[in-house]
Amino acid sequence: MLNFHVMKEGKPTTIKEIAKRLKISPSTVSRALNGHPSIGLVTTMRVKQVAEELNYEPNQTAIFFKQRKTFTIGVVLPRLSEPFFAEAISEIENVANERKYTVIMGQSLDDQDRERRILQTLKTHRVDGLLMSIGKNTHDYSFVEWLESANIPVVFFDCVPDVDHTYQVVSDLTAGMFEAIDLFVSCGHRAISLINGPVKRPESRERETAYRKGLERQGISFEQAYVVHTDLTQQGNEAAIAQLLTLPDRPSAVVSFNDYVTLDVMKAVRQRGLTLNQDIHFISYANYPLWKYMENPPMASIEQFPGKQGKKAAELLFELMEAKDKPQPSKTVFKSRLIHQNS
Amino acid sequence: MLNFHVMKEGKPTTIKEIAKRLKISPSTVSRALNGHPSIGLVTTMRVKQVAEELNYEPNQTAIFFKQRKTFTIGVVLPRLSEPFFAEAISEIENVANERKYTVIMGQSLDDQDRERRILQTLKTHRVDGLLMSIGKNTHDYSFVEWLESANIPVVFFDCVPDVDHTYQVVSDLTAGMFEAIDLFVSCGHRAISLINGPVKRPESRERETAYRKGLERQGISFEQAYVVHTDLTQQGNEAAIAQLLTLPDRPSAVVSFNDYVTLDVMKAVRQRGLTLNQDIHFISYANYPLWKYMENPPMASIEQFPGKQGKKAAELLFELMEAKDKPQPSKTVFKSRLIHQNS
DNA sequence: CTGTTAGCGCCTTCAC
DNA sequence: GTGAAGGCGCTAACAG
Repeated sequence: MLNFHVMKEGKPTTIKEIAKRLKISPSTVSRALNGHPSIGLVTTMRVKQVAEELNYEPNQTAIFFKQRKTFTIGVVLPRLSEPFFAEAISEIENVANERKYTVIMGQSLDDQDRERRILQTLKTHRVDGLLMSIGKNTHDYSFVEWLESANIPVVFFDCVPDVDHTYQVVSDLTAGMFEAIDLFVSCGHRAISLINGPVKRPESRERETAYRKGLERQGISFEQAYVVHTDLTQQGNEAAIAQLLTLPDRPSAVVSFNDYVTLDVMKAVRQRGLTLNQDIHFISYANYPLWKYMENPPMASIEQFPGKQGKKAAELLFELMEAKDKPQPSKTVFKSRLIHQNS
Repeated sequence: MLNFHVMKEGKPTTIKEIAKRLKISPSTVSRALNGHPSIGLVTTMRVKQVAEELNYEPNQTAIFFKQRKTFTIGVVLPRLSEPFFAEAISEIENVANERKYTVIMGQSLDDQDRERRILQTLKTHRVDGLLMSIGKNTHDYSFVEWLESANIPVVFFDCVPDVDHTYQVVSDLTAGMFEAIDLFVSCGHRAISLINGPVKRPESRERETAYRKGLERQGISFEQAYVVHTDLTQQGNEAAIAQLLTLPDRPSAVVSFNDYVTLDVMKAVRQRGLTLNQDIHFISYANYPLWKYMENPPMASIEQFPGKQGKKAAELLFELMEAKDKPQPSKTVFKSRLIHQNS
């Protein structure tokens, strides 16, 4: 267990004091404290001894200043209250912690201006590196170049900008979609719908492509009416499912954009008197941690491994920060996996 | 929208460069940049002009060093993946953000040693202030004195140490418990149980006291058998409800320690073939954001307002940091409130 | 092995 | 109004 020494004095001891006491030079003290090999064992011991007594603690702000390094990484993400990001940053913090770094974080709340302000602040604070998941409304990617010119290494994760020559860690939504459709088909479903997100978002496009291919693989023909979009608001989600339920050949299986959509949709379905996992079945993206407690959870979830993504992104960032010459820009892809609920 | 100027150079411009270009002294530049009144309007303008052109950005690490201030506050809490803390830190970040401060955070994961290590790191990073919710296993409060001697103002929130002369922001669990019991009684329940947390934890004691008083207010006599404890593991939670269900006069209503306990307990109840909100009713602490989607949520939740707590704690901290002479140690109490689920 | 010197970038007396 | 000088605490190049 660590020991906390309580100092009486207000003024923190400096390297100079120690030097004075020992009648040696500050540099020697500095070297001794940093285990420099060229310092005699005795001196080193004596210095450490006195440092201990005086309860010396190096003034990191001075060191940061001198070394042009802050041992701090910044994390910018949309919002912490999304379990996905909470989980991701949790792992990031772990990785940073192991390496004696601290984490400064900022939530963009999907507001582009706010996001830029956070970047400014983090730059001002001279973070040594940056992890970032961009907001849903960010379409101006000029900040990438700006960060580059400021020499701040960045790794994007999850929600990444459409810019070349960047480091990215993402999850491949396709694999999960295939698994989802395969599962549905193996359970006898043919009328499989997709409740997708906003049309402009890249994730939506990726999902739709995967959905089409997934059907094709199974020899099911694509029908436009089976794909609906939501703006991700509650109203939008309800409208989306409403639209599907009025189809002449009502879908018996639905893949939906994410768990929040699914929650709204399932509730709407219940309220219409349909029985979940009987009249209609769901699979959605994200794997909200609480599904396992629900009476009628989705059949399965397409897990995106926020923890793994965060960890990997952080590790990659540290590599970048340590590397003399930057490795090639890279894109790490984690295959999403279908997780079956065993309720 | 903010504008990002992209610099070609790697070396950030300093105050000196500007001075050189203008053939004036660095001090003048410094003063001009800081709007010092004694500088001529023209010079000021010209300085700002050049600063703009050269894309000058003050080196904060130098300023931190000189001013002995980092414009950074630390937040230590058990784990981000708990929605309560995610919500709290989210608000904290907001408050800090408004004041141009950044937030460094660390998760103790309820590990006392890890918690201390985080405190060390934060102190090393010279945070200007600290917000802290202590871990469940922290019983050694010596760090309080240690922080005090290091002159780092601290505000504790939610899970606070049992130490006098500290600043605390907490929620009063009693009010919610009373409301809960009143609600149960008004629905005709008499056999009301409490699934409490570990005996040693202060929150458990507080809950039990409130529970007793709550019953008393309603003229119901306290029975020891109706109070069971869980160690908050899944097994513990299941054991707790199992114990209650074997009572001769099975309780029809249960207040439980928190939502995680309730989730396990409700699941166990379902698995025994009992019907939720019919055979047995629940109220629990915390108001997990997803209750509203569940088919059979608890009747109500005792909301502890993590956002409000976080915000208040942060504001209090800023007061402390700005104050010349510290205000009296204080304990801000937010009354918990019963939130009815309208499923 | 150890001491001397210098300087990181900025601010702030103290002079003029 | 402006400049010169010094220093925050620490490290590192250069001398011994």
